[in-house]
Amino acid sequence: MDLEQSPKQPRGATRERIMEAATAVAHAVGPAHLSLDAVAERAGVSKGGLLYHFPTKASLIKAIVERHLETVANAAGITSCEADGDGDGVALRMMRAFLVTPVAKPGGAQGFLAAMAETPELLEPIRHHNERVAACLRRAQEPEIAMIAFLVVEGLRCLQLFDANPLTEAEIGRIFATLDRILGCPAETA
Amino acid sequence: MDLEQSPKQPRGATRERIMEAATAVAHAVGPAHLSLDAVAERAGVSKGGLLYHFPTKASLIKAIVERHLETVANAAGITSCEADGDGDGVALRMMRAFLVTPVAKPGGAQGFLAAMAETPELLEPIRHHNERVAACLRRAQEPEIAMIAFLVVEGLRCLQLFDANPLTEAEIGRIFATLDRILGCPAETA
DNA sequence: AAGAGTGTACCGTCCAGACGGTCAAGTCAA
DNA sequence: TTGACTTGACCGTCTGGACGGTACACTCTT
Repeated sequence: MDLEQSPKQPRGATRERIMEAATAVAHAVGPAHLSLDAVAERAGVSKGGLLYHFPTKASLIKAIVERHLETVANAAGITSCEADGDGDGVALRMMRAFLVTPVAKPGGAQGFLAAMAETPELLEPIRHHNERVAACLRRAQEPEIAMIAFLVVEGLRCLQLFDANPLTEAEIGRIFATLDRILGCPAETA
Repeated sequence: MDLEQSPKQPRGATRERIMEAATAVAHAVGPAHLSLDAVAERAGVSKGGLLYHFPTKASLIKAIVERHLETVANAAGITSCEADGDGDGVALRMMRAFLVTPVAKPGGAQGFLAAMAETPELLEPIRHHNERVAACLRRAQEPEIAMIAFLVVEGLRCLQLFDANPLTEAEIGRIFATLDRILGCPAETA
């Protein structure tokens, strides 16, 4: 009965597995049908084990949302923007981040949907996050352009969330390149 | 054939009321908890009455999605684009449409979320719709720019869907004006 | 070193309530 | 009378989560 080397999993591994399982299940059966039993089975723990780590369904979803948001915020460097007010930079970083983070891969953010479907209040942190981003963007040299970049990223994220993105990777690349150029040279304003 | 003074509701009014009630409930309690009982109560019909018009929950949601999509497609004039290939026009019309249609008002599209939460397959028509839009955009003079406009609209729609739009109406107006200008004068390309 | 005690991680059964959907029985305008 | 429309009681299933275990790794005594 020697389970590999360490008798226990590395610390926190089970939690992680459960969260991953939850997003996978949500993606498979639709967030509305996300059941703890299914998650537990997929994660390879019992229901009791799951509930040990996440005492309620809401707490599980909340954890997923928070982790996700953290990833995105880090990638975009929001905090650094708040320090030095580099609005254009945020827009650029968000674009880069989009191309890199797992958020971009289909089904990579189904936890969000589960959250939204389950308890709309869980979206509060997202609202907060967006407010922070917006505040940064307003400080950009040309706020409208920076906001456009932001919205493009959001649009893509959203389409991917719905598995309904009709654009190819190459197209997305060209779009970002175009935005890059526009952001790079504020240029020919009125 | 004056349908409106029939002692009963005008034809189809109940269906309409049910669909509206469904989106309202979805918005209130979260799409995952959209129950037929709640919808029926809100619509002022009995459960049986509801099931008469929509034999299954899925059919109700499907109807909502379809109606919604129709509205959007009409407003953007997709079909006309497919006829004359006016990609830039679609992008412009989508922007205008966004400002006008009820889709833009918060909670106005919660049916979508319910759909996605309930049965991901119901999103198929959306995928299809987006493919058509993309095809139009590719025929634009400057596809990248048109796609940017498209993505901006999608981004806004998405943010509104999540009640997480940090931008003011004035800002959105300026953003659209900027896009308008860029779309209007394909101009200074490399 | 043996035993008692404590904390962490996890298991699996059980149950009340919610939900989707059925159906037999109306209602009422045409 | 017919048939579109509506009712509300009812049923079977699913689900969240409470709960009472188990197993193991630790101290801390004695």
